[in-house]
Amino acid sequence: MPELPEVETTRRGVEPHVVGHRVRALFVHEPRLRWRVPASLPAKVHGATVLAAERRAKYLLFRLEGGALRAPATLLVHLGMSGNLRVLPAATPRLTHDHFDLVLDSGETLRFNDPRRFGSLHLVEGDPAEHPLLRHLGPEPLEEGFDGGTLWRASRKRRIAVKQFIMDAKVVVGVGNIYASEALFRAGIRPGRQARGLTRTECDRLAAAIRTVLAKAIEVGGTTLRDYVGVDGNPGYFRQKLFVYERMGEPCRKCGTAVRQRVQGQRSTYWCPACQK
DNA sequence: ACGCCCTCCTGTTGGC
DNA sequence: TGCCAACAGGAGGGCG
Repeated sequence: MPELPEVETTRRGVEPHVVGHRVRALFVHEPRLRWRVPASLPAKVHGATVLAAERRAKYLLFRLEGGALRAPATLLVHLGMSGNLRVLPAATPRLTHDHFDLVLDSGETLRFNDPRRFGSLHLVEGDPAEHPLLRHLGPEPLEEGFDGGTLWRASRKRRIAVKQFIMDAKVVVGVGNIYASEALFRAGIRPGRQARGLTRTECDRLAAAIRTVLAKAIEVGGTTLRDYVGVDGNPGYFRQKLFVYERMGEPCRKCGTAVRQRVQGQRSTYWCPACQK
């Protein structure tokens, strides 16, 4: 499931293949993604040069300039729950659920595959930070300025469970279901506790745990549970380092107590009843 | 402002 | 063995 580490791994993988290259063509094979891709989109990016491959939260931003574009624009790609981007020779035969191809002048294509079609593709003209999908996003956890104080201030009036709180993109971006459970384990905090009940010290520990778990996952190419693969088609290896996620009933890797699981906000949550208070 | 629940979609899994 | 329901999950959107 692409969360921040998987999206960042994808960004780093595609960057050297796309930056500085021109768009030979964009082929949208299946426009019915999370939002319908406008039929007019491919013509707009024709011949444009890719200036940069960036990431904001779980979105990839490809900065474009020139070609058919009147002004600089940004291709916004979201991998949804089951999406991946791969770099392939443009002639590689398509498989089911290959929904679009961004063919470059190098002869390579950036190919999007997404069985569940929860991913998305937008062309944003103007400042992407002002786009409705990005405008209200909270801080990047790996950037300067995100710390315990951020969580402390945001949580004082929040009665929701801390696990759902850290998955709220207005609080902090990029933390999905897997890393929420893992960060809470590392911080020693039970996922069901009310956000406003956290102490300042716990907020400090939690912010540090979020940063650590995301950074460590990026180092090994993210977490592959089912669909996710990086740009080269290889899985991520963080699954082996998960303490609690998808480990219900198995011994906690710190203390041996059986890991517990329950559904919170329609999502599975995992925790160790001994290590987390 | 906040919290809760529904929705989109398809492949996989588990129960009967 | 076969069928079908449940489940997985990112995140916008609607409602109270």
